[in-house]
Amino acid sequence: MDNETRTLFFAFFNEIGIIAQLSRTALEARLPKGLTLPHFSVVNHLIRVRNGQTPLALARAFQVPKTTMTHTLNGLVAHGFVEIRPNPEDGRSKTVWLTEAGRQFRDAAIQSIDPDIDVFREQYPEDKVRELVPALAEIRAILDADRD
Amino acid sequence: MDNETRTLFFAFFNEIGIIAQLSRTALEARLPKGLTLPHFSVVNHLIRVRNGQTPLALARAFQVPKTTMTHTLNGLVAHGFVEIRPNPEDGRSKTVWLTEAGRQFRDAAIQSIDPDIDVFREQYPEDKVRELVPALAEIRAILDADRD
DNA sequence: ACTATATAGTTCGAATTCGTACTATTGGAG
DNA sequence: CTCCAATAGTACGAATTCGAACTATATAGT
Repeated sequence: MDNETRTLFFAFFNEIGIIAQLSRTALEARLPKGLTLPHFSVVNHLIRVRNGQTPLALARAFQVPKTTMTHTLNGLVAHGFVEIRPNPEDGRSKTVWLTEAGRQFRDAAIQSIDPDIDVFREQYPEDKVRELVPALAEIRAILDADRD
Repeated sequence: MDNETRTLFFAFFNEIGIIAQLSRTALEARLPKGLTLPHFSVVNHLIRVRNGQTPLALARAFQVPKTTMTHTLNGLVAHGFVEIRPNPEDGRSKTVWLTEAGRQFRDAAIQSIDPDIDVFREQYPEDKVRELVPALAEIRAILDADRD
């Protein structure tokens, strides 16, 4: 492979990795102590996508092993942000439901993150972000499909 | 804040996070067992940027706590990929030097990753990646500068 | 209906990450 | 020169991540 090409792709994924790390750290700095990005992400997902999903569906949505999702859900249950109920359609399975405290946690988190987004928006135009998203989504879809 | 704006930025950083996770997993699948992205990144950095850096300089380059870098370097030393020597300019400090085995590890890793890049390149044009890198680099620089 | 296989979730142990506290060394103020 | 604050690195412990093995339930083949 052309070395310039290799360098290009390394640079691309390297920038992606650094942005992911910086944005994750910035978000977690706003969350109550002991709560992490996965905690927020799951609660946010239950609101945005669908409440009452199974743990396995959540694990797939976030592309983490199901053992990791078990651990994350345990933390959310300990904080009273979700309830785990049996799955009436499958005795092996469970369902995950937001509590009122979970909704409040999510709303408060978003409120506390908004200022950071504003700061970023002042330095980088929203429209350029809007242009980037479809390309990133396409790349994400390709990598996701190649995963097998 | 406008909810559409908030959703846009969440989507952007969400795509970034997923791509980072997928690409990291894909790379680590090619590395010898027990070696991770940080191991490869440090060795690669010593070759691309400069050999003989201090652990603290490496920790800053990758934006991880110095304890994390200590752990990563211990792993590299255990594999014989780097040597740690005293820093002649500062008795508190050390320097990190690649070994021949470290160079071979890096070369082999790049060789083994090339096919994955090729597969991706067949599905997503290299030129579009080339266009994305400057925007991502700018965003990374902004987030990095805001970190204080 | 019976058996074999597949699936959902948990338990356990190992590796990574990182904050706190500590040691050793440096460098500047008096 | 003597202190003392700052810095480089490590030790330790807690939390996260994840693979392997396990239990319980569901489903397909006969």
